Amino acid sequence: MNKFYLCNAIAYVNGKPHMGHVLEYIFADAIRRYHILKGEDVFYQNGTDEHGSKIYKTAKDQGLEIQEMVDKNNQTFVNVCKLLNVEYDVWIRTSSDHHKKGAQKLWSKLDEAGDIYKDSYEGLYCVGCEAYLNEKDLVDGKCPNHLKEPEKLKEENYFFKLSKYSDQIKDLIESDTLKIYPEGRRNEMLALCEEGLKDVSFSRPKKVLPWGVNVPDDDDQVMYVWCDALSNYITCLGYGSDDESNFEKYWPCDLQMIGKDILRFHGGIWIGMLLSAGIEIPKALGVHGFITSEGQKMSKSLGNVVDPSEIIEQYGLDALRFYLTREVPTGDDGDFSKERFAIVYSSDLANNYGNLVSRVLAMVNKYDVNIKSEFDVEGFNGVFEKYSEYVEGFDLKKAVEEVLRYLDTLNTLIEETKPWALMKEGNVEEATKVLSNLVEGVRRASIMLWPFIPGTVEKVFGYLNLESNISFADLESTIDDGHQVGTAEPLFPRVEV
RNA sequence: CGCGGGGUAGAGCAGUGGCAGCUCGUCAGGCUCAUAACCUGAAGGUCGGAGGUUCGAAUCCUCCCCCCGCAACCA
Repeated sequence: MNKFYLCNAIAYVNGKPHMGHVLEYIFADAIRRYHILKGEDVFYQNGTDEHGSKIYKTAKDQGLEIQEMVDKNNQTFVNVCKLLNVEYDVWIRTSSDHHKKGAQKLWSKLDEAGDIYKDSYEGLYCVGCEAYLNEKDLVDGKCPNHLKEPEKLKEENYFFKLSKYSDQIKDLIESDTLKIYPEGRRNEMLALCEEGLKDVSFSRPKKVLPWGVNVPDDDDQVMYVWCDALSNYITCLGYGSDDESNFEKYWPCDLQMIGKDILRFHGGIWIGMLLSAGIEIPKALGVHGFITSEGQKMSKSLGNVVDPSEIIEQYGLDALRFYLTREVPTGDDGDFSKERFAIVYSSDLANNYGNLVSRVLAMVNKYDVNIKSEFDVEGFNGVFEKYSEYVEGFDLKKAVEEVLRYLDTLNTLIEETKPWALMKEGNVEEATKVLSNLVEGVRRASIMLWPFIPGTVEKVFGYLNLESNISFADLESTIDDGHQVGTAEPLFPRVEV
């Protein structure tokens, strides 16, 4: 059995989950379910990134113990996954002991490879912020928050020799040993390698960053985000613990899902670290974009922040899952619009899919059709192949569209064959043939839709009186002769807007 | 001269050399199995602008205009 290890970026628990997290979770879950249908041994990681000066600061501002705040926020991410029907196999938290141990093991490997060195870092440090500021953030040379000129501060910390791996990473991407989807992002990463990846600062003095993973054998230094957070993809498999069996079984990762903002870290730093440590690199990176709301960046001040739970309450979970996978280009930015949502819901879900299920099952019941195990594959030819190609090429939107096109052909087929007319003419044989074909078509389309709208498809399988332990292997057979189907309730009822 | 993405029908998008396409919306017709759903047809575009290469350009080249990201220690 093939294994499939799927990762997504871990969420920074400085705030609450937003639509961007939801987007990634749903994409990941759809891909995860697709591979389950393929019959693979799927392992899906998820979790939270819980260190860093921002979290330290937020906790202090809120007057909370750091661990307390982190626990609280972590729970909101766990809850949102549950709400979304996103099922992960492991939930990694970077503040957990076993993660810290793994991160330290990885650090030691890099050190042993001679890729970690000490150097001084010079920056503009604002005492008020307790952090380094960027030159571009300054207003008249002063910190905009504290209206004070930051001090030029020099500190010793560790660096990672990423520059050493620049060419090697470029070769790996060019040869598709490391695939990057979509192509535009691949080009972007190649261009970065072309310019030359630079060494990265890898630690912070404890006095600057007190909340993090200790650097092995140096009591004064704490790991900066790279080794701490990126290592989660292997520590969640037990890397660095007493039991590395999952690491041996599932690594390397088959697909790592990330947002476009962190491409350079995953395509550059992370790969460099793995090369240095002598660990295999991921096979592919899938890069998605951002989601806007009504054409604008979601922000509290604009008041256009979309709360996923409200949408779910109004339209149902699968409608949200469907909207995000069908409407947002998988590798690009997309928009969340209430108007579009209503259109997609009624046109694709209610009218196309939902109504098709209703009319087919209604006729089968009404005309008391004795279903025949035969399927006219014409119309279905090539659909599954294209659908698969799209999912594997990290284009969920096109995959869904492929199924929608197939649903169209089924609706058209009904018009062309007019089963109700056939029954009136007493042509039971032909009507049976057509309706058996339609039931089988609905079954096949539903299988392909399961990764996207699992709850709905399971309902349809219930109406069809079929077991809901679905797999793509079921596409190779047809429904049994004489199979009895049940009746259907509307899958996507009209929603008053 | 920083890097990149984009400008195609009312809206949203596909389309990298060969009669300009899809979805939604609009209009007209058909059907009655179905969630007033479904099917067919029509209207609607000088493919951001200018120039060039070519028998032929949305697609290749040059220049210009407009929008949006990124510019590495915030993740």
